[in-house]
Amino acid sequence: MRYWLFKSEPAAFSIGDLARRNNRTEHWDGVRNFQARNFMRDEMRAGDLGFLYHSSCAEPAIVGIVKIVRPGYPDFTAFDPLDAHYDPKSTPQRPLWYMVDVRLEREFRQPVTLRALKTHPALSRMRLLARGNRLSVMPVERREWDYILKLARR
DNA sequence: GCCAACGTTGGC
DNA sequence: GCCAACGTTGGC
Repeated sequence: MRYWLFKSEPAAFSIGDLARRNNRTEHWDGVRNFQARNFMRDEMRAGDLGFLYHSSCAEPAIVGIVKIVRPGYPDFTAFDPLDAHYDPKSTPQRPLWYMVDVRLEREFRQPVTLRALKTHPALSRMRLLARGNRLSVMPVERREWDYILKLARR
């Protein structure tokens, strides 16, 4: 089992939105970055867990956990000319972009803020904290995952 | 294949 | 709103 981190801008889609869907499955669509795509298409497995991270907001933070319930498959929003993430280079015959399905597993009572993450030497090598990192989907090391869970429980 | 211009991300 | 750090695009 592997661990991941999914970024979303809460103004567009937040953990509250996810919670209101009543434990229904959600498509993690709209990812248009090759490295992030490769993680979803090639490496995620059903049952893997991911942190949900709120970015571009007042207090960027890890706010909860999602479970991957369906591994990578073609992101059909890329086929729709009316969709904001439409990409004519991707077709059903030759899909370029992929998504996974996730389900909300847990919402932290106390989000683990970016500010807090930065204060822990144990997390100093976290990919999320790497200089210039802008990936919207990335792996999390097991050691980091466990450590952050402890922070969330405090 | 190089690289300048441009667009995007995301913290601050 | 600013700007650093990328990724992408396209002319050559």
